[in-house]
This record gives sequence, C-alpha cells and structure tokens, in this order.
Amino acid sequence: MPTTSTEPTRRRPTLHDVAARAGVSKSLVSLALRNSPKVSPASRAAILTAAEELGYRPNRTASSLVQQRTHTIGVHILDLHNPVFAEILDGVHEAARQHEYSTLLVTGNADRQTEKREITRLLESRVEGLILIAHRLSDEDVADIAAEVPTVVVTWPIEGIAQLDSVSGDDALGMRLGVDHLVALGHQRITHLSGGDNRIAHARQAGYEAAMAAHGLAPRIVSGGFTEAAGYAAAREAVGPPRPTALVVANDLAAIGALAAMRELGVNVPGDISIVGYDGMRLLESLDVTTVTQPLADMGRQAANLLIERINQPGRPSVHSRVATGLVPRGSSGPCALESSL
Amino acid sequence: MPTTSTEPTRRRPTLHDVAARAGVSKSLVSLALRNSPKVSPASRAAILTAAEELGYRPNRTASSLVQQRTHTIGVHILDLHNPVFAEILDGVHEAARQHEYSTLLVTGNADRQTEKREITRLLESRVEGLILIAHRLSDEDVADIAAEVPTVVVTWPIEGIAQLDSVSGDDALGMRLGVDHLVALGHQRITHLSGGDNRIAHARQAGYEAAMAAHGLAPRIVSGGFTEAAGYAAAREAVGPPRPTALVVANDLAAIGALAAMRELGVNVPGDISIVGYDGMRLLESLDVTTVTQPLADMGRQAANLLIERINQPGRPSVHSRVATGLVPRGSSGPCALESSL
DNA sequence: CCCAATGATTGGAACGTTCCAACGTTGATG
DNA sequence: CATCAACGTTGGAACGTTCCAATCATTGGG
Repeated sequence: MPTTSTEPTRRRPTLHDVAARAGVSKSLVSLALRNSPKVSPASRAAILTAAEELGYRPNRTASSLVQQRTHTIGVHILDLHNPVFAEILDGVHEAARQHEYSTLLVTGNADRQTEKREITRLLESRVEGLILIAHRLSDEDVADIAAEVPTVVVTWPIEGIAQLDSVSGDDALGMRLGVDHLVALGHQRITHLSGGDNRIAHARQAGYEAAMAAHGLAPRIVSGGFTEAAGYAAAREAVGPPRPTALVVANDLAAIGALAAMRELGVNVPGDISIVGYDGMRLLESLDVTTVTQPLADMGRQAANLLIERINQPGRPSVHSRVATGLVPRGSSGPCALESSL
Repeated sequence: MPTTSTEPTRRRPTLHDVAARAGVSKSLVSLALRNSPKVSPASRAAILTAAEELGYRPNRTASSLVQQRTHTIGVHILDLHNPVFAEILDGVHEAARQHEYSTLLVTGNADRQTEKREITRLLESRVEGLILIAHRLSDEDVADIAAEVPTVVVTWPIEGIAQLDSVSGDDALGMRLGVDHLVALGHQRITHLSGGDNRIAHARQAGYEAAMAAHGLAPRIVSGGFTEAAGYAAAREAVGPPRPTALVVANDLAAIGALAAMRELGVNVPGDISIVGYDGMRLLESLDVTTVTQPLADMGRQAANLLIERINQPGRPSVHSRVATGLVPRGSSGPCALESSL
C-alpha cells in the first residue's frame, strides 16, 4: 500500500460542534435548525452563524434513524431508455416533492433476480413506500412486498392484494381505439406486433384480438417486443404475404422500429401501410406517428399521491385507478389503398 | 381525525429480536449476517433461521451511521427525457454495481436553484461521491461541492478544481467531423442550430465556427435549444433565404425536431437539405439520422470508476478524460444538390 | 495437571440525530 | 412576597447497527 498523503480528512462538523461554537446545547441547535418557534432570536442568530461558519450539514441517516422515518419513497422502474418512463417519473417527482418526500430511484432492466435484489435494497434503506413502474415480479412477490410496505403498481392493475394500489391505462380500450381508427380508414388486414411475453404485452394483445373480433376481422399476430430492435424485426416479418395494410404495434418504441423497417424495405407509410403505436410518448409527435395515448405524467402523479395517502393511512381499502386512454391520429396512418379484399 | 383501525403496525424486528430468538447475542447475529468466518456453523444456522422466521431486514440507515459509510454515490442528471442520459446512466450503474455501490439518482431539470437543493439533499444523505451529468451550476458552486465530496463532472472538462475529475466528449472535434462530412458531400451553406445558452451549446457552436473557418466557409447560426421543440423552431427559422443546404444541429433531440420541421415544410431530407445530429443516441439508428457519436455508456462507466478511485484515494491528482468522438453517416445526409454557389 | 493458544461469543461504547421530561429565569398575579 | 405560567434551554435516553476489547470454553503441549 502506498502511503498516500491523505490529510486527516477532518471529521464533518456535527450538531455538537455547532453547539460548542455557539455556546448552547446540541438540543437547542437541533431546534433552531428546524425553525422551531421556541428558540430566542439571539440564540437562533448565534446558532445560524456558527453552523454557517463550520459548514455544518445535517446528517440525514442519523435523523432517519431516530425519527423512524426516512421521508423517502422508493421507485423501481423497468427501463430508463424508454422515454415513456421518464414522463411517468416526472409526475412522480412532482407529487413527491410537493409532499416533501425524496425519491430513491432504481432500475432493474436485467432479470427478475436483480430486480428483487434492487427492491430489497430499497427496503433496507427503509423507504416508506414503493412505486413499481412496469416490474417483472410474480404476483406473490408483489404481495409479499406490499405486506411489508405500502406499494403502488403502475401500468396494470393487480386486484385482490391488500395494501396495494395501482394506476393503469386501459389496454383493452386503447387497442380497441387503435383498431377502430384503422377500420374507419378502410383497413381490414391489420396485424399486431406484440410486445413479447409479459403482462402488458398480453393485455394489449388480448385487447387487439377482442377489437378485431368485434369487427369480424381475423387477427394476425407477429410476436415482437418493447424495443426498437424488436419492432424492427417483427415488422420485417409481418410484411410477408399476405401483406397487411396496417400494423398496430405494442408500444411506441417498437413502432419506431417498425417504421425503420418500412423505410428500409421501401414500403411507403402510410401509403402502402399504416402504423399505429401505443403509449403516447412525446417524441412521437415530432415523428408524426399515430398512437394511443395515456396521460403519463398524470399516472405518475396519481401513483405518488395514492402512495402517500396510504402511508398516512395504511388501512384504507385498495384503489385501482384507470386513467383515460385516447388516440391521436397523425401522419403514419391513412386510408387503405387496397380495394376491399372481400 | 377519523380513528382508522390501524393495527399497531408491529415494530420491525431488529438484530436484538433475532438474537433473542436464536438465543445468542446481537453481536453474533451481526457477524453471522455479514458472513463472518468466526461464527460456528451451529450458531450460524440458528441465526439464519431465526432471521428468516422473523422476516428480519437489516437497517441500512443504522449501519451507515455507525460505519460512517453509506456505500452510495449520488448521481445528478439534468434531464431524464433525453435518452442520451439514460445511456450514460447505464454505464454508471454497471460500474457502481461492480464495486458494490448503490446510486442515488436525482434530477434537476428545473432551475439552478432546485438543482442546488437536490444536490444538498444528496450531501445530507452522505453520499460518498457525486457524479454530475450535465449540470447548470457555476464553477464556484462545483468547486465548493468538490471540496466537500469527491466529484466527477460528465460532459465537459473543468480544469483547475481540486478533487474534481471529468469525463467529456471532444465537442470541437465532433463539430469538425460533422462539418467535414458535409463539406465532403459538397455542402457549403451549412447552418448550425445551436443548443442555446449553456456550456455544451457554446462549446459545440465554437467547434462549428472553427470548422467552418478551417474550410474558409461563412458560418451561419440560428439559436435553438436541446429539445425537439427547440430544434423544430430553429429549423423553421433556418430555412429562410438564403436556404442552407445542410444543418448541423446541437444535439440529437433537436435534430429530430428539425427533421419534423422539414417534413412539415415539404423539404426533402437529404435531397433538399442534409441534417447531422450530435450525441449518438441509439434511437437515431432507427430514424436513420447521421450523427456525431460518443461512447455514452462508456462515459458513464468511466465517471463511476474515476469517482470510486478518488473515494479510495482522495489526494490523487485530477483526471480529465476525453472520450473518442466519431461520426456515423446515415440517410439524413447526402450529396449537395445545388451547383456550387461560387 | 497447568498453561498457553485458539476459537467462539459477549457486553458496552459509539455514530449523529430527535424527543422528552425537567430545569432555571422572568414577569405577572394574587 | 409567594405562586404560577410562559418561555427558553438543557441533559440524557433512544434509534439499530458495527466495532472493540474482554470473556469464556476447548484443546493440545509440556
């Protein structure tokens, strides 16, 4: 070991140091720094300058320990790369800040195992509540967690678990809107690029199937995923004969991938094929892509508010909020060019 | 206040409880749970089952307090909406995890004031180091922070501050590459859509000006920003006569906005006008946009590694790492259609 | 048979804060 | 002048852990 000239790194000043310098007790310093009204103006001034001069910083760990509160909520988010989640987070942050909660953000885009480990860490940090945004856990795992700490799941409802609330879009309705939109434009051969093997994907796929059935149309599904790459691959597969005239894609990112595939294949959008995405991420406006929208920031806000309510009132019955789902028609979808295939 | 039937919410089990149940002392429990080799197999087994049965969870706050270490680094990121930052974060997370550090992620996309407040929170949580990804602070603020805790700034170098390292791309080179690429394609009227009034934007603008000068070309700059909306607006302004044949845009997000503007105006890309972005975010591959790239994840990884090095060796001299910057030609840039205007 | 050495276990101090009951001062009240 | 309330202030306990020195039990060597 090389003996680095590490200067003794003098200990950070504590309440005690400030007290000594201001000539009062640590208790009074504590009160003063938390703006208690019972501190005389004189002492307060002395304390404040002493703290300033020493560069005092309160130690949150110590304070959390004795207060038995951390004023922190844990947020677990599946994947930061999808801008959708950033938009949800905006809402979470806003609401949390409003109620003077900090957030502890972790991401688990690897497997279920690391996801569990990350959440364990949050619990060890004694977060007062947990928001799970698009997780990969089993229902039992979620129930276990919810039994331990107030929890809100964002993106789909899980009914029947105590102490658990949820905020979700209406995937059945959303898919219905997407399909209706295309049918209204004259499309019949509408293929769904699925989101792969996970909960949201299944719900959306089921929604698609139901919507097609409602129109008496035959569903066709190509399995994909929630990334650009997956959408790209699925789209290339989907255009094989019989070529569909429209694609409803499981999410926006995959829709972007699908768009890329069409460009590469020289297939004109929306002339030859229409594309509809799902999620309503902001970027799609610039890209002029039709999509099913959800009030993302609002979902985050609701999640945080529900959580904080439950923290303050642990016994209250579960709330499962479904947010409004809509469709924004844009340039990626247009009238069907083919004569009706009937 | 309604008297909610809040069951007494029995206290979480502590080391003490586990010790009592296993019939040993709390010290031994502590050792056992940290896999100390000095615990007999018998006690270890007893302790582990007791902990399991009670659903014991170590309390990180308490442990941090006594250890005077949190094993946590704070990450402040400007804006989660820009996927670029998500990619940098990937690297940070990976490296942090490798060294058994947790990360505390905060975002400050509002003003400088909230940014400072958020960082204060991190310091109060006693993070052992800080990574600032594209901050808005003054140099003095950064120096103050670095004096208090090891700090790494990502996205541009700040020389001359003790205890501070940095990881940055080479904006001058990057812009040079962008301009060179366009000039090689025959462009001369190359307009820069700037990133607004901030550090990175200035560096990139300066790089653009230098590159143009090197080719003996007259610079033209339209001031914009780092968002889609800003890029959109700037691009609309930029196409006014004399119309440029190419745009070098301050970042990728703005380039997407510029693309949207061109589509809306019916200007063909790259037929009528070429567009080059900056940052190298993954999404641009799908959108087939030429851009200046940086090894984003690697930047994050380097930042975390530098930080951890410095935590372990506070006295070591500052390192300012510059990562490789390159250009990926894609479909948004092509040969200049105009005959040379000379 | 004792002593030293090894291994396993323990109690108490410490970390920096908040909370609480108690304290001294002051000024007004009877 | 005694009593009381209000106010400002204080010391000590507590939070749940880790660290350390000290203790206890066990073994082996002389």
